[in-house]
This record gives sequence, structure tokens and C-alpha cells, in this order.
Amino acid sequence: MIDDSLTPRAFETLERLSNLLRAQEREGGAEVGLHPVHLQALWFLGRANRYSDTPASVADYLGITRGAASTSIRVLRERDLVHERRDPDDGRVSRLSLSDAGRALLARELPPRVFENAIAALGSDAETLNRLLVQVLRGVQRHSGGRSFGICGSCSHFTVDASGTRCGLTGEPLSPPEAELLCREHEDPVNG
Amino acid sequence: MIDDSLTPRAFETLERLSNLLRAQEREGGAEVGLHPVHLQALWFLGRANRYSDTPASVADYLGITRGAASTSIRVLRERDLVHERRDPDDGRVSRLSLSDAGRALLARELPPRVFENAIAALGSDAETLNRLLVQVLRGVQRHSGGRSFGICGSCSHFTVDASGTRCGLTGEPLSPPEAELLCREHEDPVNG
DNA sequence: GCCAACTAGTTTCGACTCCAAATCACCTCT
DNA sequence: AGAGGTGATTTGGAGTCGAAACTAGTTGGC
Repeated sequence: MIDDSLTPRAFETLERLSNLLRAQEREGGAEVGLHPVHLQALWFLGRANRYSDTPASVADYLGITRGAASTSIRVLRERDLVHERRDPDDGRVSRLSLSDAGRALLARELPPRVFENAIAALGSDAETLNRLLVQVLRGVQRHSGGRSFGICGSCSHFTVDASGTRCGLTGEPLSPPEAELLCREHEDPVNG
Repeated sequence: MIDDSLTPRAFETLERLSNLLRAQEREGGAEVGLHPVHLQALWFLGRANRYSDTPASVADYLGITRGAASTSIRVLRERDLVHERRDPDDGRVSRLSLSDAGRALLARELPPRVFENAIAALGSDAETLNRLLVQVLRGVQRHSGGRSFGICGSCSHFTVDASGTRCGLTGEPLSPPEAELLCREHEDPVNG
């Protein structure tokens, strides 16, 4: 067992879990006539903050084109899983939010129960797992050019002053729950 | 920070890495006119042992139907990335192997360089990461009904006797390299 | 031996994703 | 006001995907 063999092995396990996750999404989505991409878009929209609840963000998050995201979002709207409203400040942008039905469907399907249980069974090791996965995630994001889509607490724009927490990029205050959502403007600190 | 919040967090990171991996596969495949599923099938066929190099195994591994696997494999054959030969003992089964071109393409695309580097950057923690991911993987497989697709060393059928290592299911001897490949008959030990 | 049941794989069909490119609508900067 | 930029959508063509029908080879019962 040469040390060199561990890097590919960890990737292999990750790749396999990734396939299994997609298979679960396919299976769960099939019951209600949806594809994996629909569940993934719902998942993202359920976690996106107010700067990130748009079709363009969905496209960036999933790594597909805006056109593809647009057509998939249309399906979600037609089924009333997602609501759309025009942004009052910028008439071009479409703001998306989960409907009650969308939220219910999402809670039923993601995370798949088998994943939830398997991670819960790790006990306190789940924390270690997450820490290592976050390290891999940051490494990948640093060199793949895309957006990082993290939460405010891990963002270089996040600031704390006398009046509370706020986003240094927009200057707007952030409530604690808001600061737990994903942001398309998120940037990892340089030495994270 | 309640302990309970760690399970969803680890899943969230895993889910994000999964999207990023797919995005990388999409990007890399697009350069040569292939879809993510094609790269994934190549990846599996490059790792499958002699009991598992068939269209049905590809379908099981990827969690798609046999029909879908069949059409994707046809694309790979038409591009001479994969060779097919009939099984001499069972005229129904089709045995698939990577061509030199397929092997070269696969080596170029998977693992994506950014993943490879990010995991390598973990150093010795890559081993811990893999151990935890394997635990999650087994937990998921135990309860999701599918095949586990592990290697012989982690299989309950694997036996060692005076003449060397062999598979207890087929009774056939296994060379050390063969025992490192993925098997569709793989079964996790009951208390793994 | 022989036929039914089964299994591996393929084909067909309709629905839908996906990209690329064109288009529309709106915003911003000069 | 005009030019260029940006968010979103639409269109067209290629191709995945599941479901179900179908071909062909194998196995088991009698």
C-alpha cells in the first residue's frame, strides 16, 4: 500500500457516493415525474439568500447554461413548486421562492433518508467528515473558477460592527438566519 | 450550534461537491462531444473486474435502466472508446473493455485535475476522509438495496487458502491486480 | 428431448435536458 | 438619447432517460 494510492481511492469513494446520490434523486423524482436537476434546483432555492434566488444563480450553482436552467425552472413553476416575482428594483430579474408544496416535496426527498441516516450514524465523526469535505470543496473551487456559494459566516465580505452583522459588499445588515443561507457573491477568505 | 445541525451540513457539502464533480464532467466531456454519463461509464468500465464488464453492470452502477445504459454504450462503441466481445460461455452477454483511446481519454478527464489536487492537498488526512466516506457509503448501500460494487478485499466472498486468494462465490482464483477491481457480486461483510 | 420461464441486451417511443445562438427586456454609462 | 451590458427566455437540434415491447440465448421441469 503506497501512500500515493490514497488520493485516487478517496476520489473513487466520492465518485461512487455521487452516483448513488444521483440514483436516489432519480428514483425519488420519478415518483412525482421530476428529474434529478429539478430536485437539485429546489434544494438550492431552499437554501439561497436574497441575493441568490434567481435563475442565473441556479445555473451557476448547477453548472449548466442559463437557458437550460430557465426551462427546468419553468417546469417547477408550472407545477407550483416554485413562485416567481419580478424584482421591484430591477425589472429584468426574476426572484424565485419555494411554495409550500415545493418545500414539502423537498423535505420529503432531500436529503435522501439513506444518506441522512448514514451520516447520522457517524456520530461525532460527521463533524470531521464535514471539515475534510469543506477543505476539498475549497480546493476545488479555488482552481475551477466558479462561484463558491458558501454562507456568510465563511465569507470574506462578512463583517461585524456595533449595529450587528452585515455584508461588507452590499452594506446591508444580515439577520442570523439570513447569514446561514447560500450566497452567490460568497468568497472564501484568501487563507481559508 | 446544536449537534443536530452537523448531519445536514455534511450532506450539504457532499451535495455541493457532487454538483461540482458533475459540472467538471460536463465541461471535460463537452470538449470531445460526450456527456457526463459517458465519462462515468468509461470510469466504471476501467475499474470493473471480469464478472462486471457488462451493460447490466454499468446500468446498476449508474442507477439507470438497462435500455438507457445500452444506448450510451453504443455511443462509446461507435467512437471506438470501448470494445465489445461476446461471452464464449453465454451468448447473451456482452463483455466490454476500454480501447487504448478510451483509456487515454479517461486518464485525461477523470479524476478532474482540480479534484485530484484538492484531495492530494489534504496529505495524510486523505486517508481519514476516505475512511469516513466509506462508512457513509456502506451505510447508504446497506439500506438502499442496490449492489455495493466494492473490491474483493472488502467482500464477504473473499477467501485466502493455501493456493492463494480466491472468490468464494465462483471458486476462481484472483490475481492481486484483479482483486483491486470493482465487482458487481461484491457484498459488504455483515459487521463492516 | 422439449417447452416454459427466465435473463441479457436492444429497440422504439415520447418526454425532457442540454447547449448554442438568437432574441427580448431592462438597466447603466456616457 | 444611444450604445453596450446583463437577466432571462426562446428556438432548434442532439441526445439522455424510463417504460415497454422485443430478440436471442439459457435454465429448469417434466
